Amino acid sequence: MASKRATISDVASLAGVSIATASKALNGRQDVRAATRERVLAAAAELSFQPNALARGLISGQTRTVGLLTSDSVGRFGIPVLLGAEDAFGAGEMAVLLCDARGDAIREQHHVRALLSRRVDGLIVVGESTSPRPSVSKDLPVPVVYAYGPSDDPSDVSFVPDDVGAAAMAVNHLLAMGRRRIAHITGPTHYKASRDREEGLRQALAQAGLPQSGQTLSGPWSQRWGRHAAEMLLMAEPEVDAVFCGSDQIAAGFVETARERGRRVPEDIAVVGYDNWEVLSTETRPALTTVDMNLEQLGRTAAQHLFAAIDGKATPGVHKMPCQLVIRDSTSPPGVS
Amino acid sequence: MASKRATISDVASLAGVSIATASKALNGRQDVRAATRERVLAAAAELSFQPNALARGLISGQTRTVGLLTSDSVGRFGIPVLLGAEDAFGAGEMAVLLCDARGDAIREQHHVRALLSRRVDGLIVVGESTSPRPSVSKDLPVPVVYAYGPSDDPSDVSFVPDDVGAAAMAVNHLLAMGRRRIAHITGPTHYKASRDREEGLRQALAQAGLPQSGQTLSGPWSQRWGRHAAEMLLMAEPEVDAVFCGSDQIAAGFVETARERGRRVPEDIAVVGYDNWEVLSTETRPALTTVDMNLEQLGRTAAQHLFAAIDGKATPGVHKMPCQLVIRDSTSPPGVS
DNA sequence: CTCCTGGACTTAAAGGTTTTCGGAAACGTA
DNA sequence: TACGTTTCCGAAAACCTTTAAGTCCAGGAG
Repeated sequence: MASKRATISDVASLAGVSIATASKALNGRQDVRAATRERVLAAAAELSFQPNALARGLISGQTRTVGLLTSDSVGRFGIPVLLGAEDAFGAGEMAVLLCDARGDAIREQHHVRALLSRRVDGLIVVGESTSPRPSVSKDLPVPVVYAYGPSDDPSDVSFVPDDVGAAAMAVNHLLAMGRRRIAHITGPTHYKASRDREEGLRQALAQAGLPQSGQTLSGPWSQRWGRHAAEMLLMAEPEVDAVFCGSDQIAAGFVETARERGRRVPEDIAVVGYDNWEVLSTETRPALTTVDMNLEQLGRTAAQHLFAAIDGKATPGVHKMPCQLVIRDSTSPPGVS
Repeated sequence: MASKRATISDVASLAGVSIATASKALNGRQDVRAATRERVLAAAAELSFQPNALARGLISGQTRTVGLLTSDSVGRFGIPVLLGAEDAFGAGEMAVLLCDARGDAIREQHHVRALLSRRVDGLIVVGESTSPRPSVSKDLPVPVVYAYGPSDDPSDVSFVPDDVGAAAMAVNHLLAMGRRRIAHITGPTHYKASRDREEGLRQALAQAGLPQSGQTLSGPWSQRWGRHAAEMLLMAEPEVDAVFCGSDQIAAGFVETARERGRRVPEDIAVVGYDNWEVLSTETRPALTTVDMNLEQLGRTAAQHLFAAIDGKATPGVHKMPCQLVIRDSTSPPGVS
């Protein structure tokens, strides 16, 4: 360990100037002769001087730090958002203080207080699902932006994936591929994601003037459920020629069972998944056409808007972020391998 | 936004005492009459006073903050470590400053400087693989602990999973289940993880006086490779009665292809995976027996040792953390379903 | 009555940096 | 020489908290 950290006054005395001058030289301000600045910079380098961010923050009132609060244990969806945010922040000189509330409101309040006491410049709250969640707290002295899971207070700023639009896009893709008997297997109905994706399907089918093939099948977000639902669906609606699944896990299960039952994917049945979870979507046979929610991008956008809010220009409301359809082999047009 | 944050002097004047007395009352120190403390506490509550952690840190030299530096984009293995660390820290009053170096040494140095300038009390570096990585920097003024990926400098403190021991444990489990012709499919040989796991296999087989069934098959860490390797193995070594796979992805691919080729798992061939990545290990048919590296526990331990190091008691060296065999259906004894 | 003790509280310094303002030197002009 | 202007630099305040040292007073001992 280095003996003791150099302060600006060490730099100043080594360079033979006052503290004020050293500060000005270091911060690239005017009113310093070039030669003097040179000397100060050399002294700083020699002492490997690092300005104390605490002292600096104490004066400026800005810590260049934001809090990132995750409700659930940084699940499958929190990670990319977090990465995107960290990316946007890290590009500048921001730092991210990470807190995990473990889904506990008490702990969340505790973390908010801790972050505030550290004088963060802003807060990003990333939800565990797209269902609205309680606003983190009224009257916080810093701006707050919600990512993935929106706040239930419309005057807050939230960024969520456009599940309805993405589902419609997926179904329209199936229609464009010539499919007409489209079924839907998805997650539990208490998830807003399930309801939104079903709504997108409904809209797309209505616009095409087609009925849905069979009832929507709801169950857990698991591969096991996908297999089980496949059995049911193939029995009840043997004519089905496409399935829109609410997640890649479900889609992977469906594909597996369909194969076993002798249905060819995509020749007999086209399949679309959701999430673009690559360990599943690229490893099934055939690889899955699926919806990518662009979560990293969403996280970046949330972070950028937090910057804007810190600078005073907030944009309240729930912002729906576009998703993207990743087309792979599970939806090739019939007859084409 | 609240108008202006209350400072301790606001509290003091509202309570009608000096700043020093307010500080003592708030921090639960002696030399304050009970009635006075009462008044101060009431005033603090009324103003919802939050002590400024910056000012506090400036004095004490302790920020109660640690930096968490991930080399790769917080991959599959970084997350649990991160969670465990955050858990251990959050139990107290520590906060975690998250930085992602994106595998870039320059960016890493940049982040280290930024963290140092924020006066973190310590650093945790989590690697992207178990291969040793360059020490983050010599002569840092704060202690550093490496998690998952060890430092190449033995005088640093590192915590890594005991891959050799875990692989031996997995193979011994297969032996205990009566398997005698054990094959090995694993990842690229330039991963230390691959080499360690193969070494564990070798030791267990040597101790049992048995040869390995066929050569070790090395390829990508993917399900696809697992399927491909299965084809090769079943062709070359049709008698094989157990396979130890270097990852759950490989194991999932193996199981799938073995099924298709008419081999029953576990009756004909027992399979052990590695990582306990639940989306795979619990969703294959049958569910996979697999090695869990206890990464959350590893992260917690690393964090606790960082505390110790901050308090002056470091424990240099590479510490191998025990893994755990999670036994599921893919290794039931032959004859038992 | 004086002296001492100890409790309760206040004053002031310290921690590292930024910033405002004033001062001094150098130089040009009348 | 006197004066104004420009250029460069330094003193000191401010940010908020903690803490060592000091003040004041009441009460007990001698």
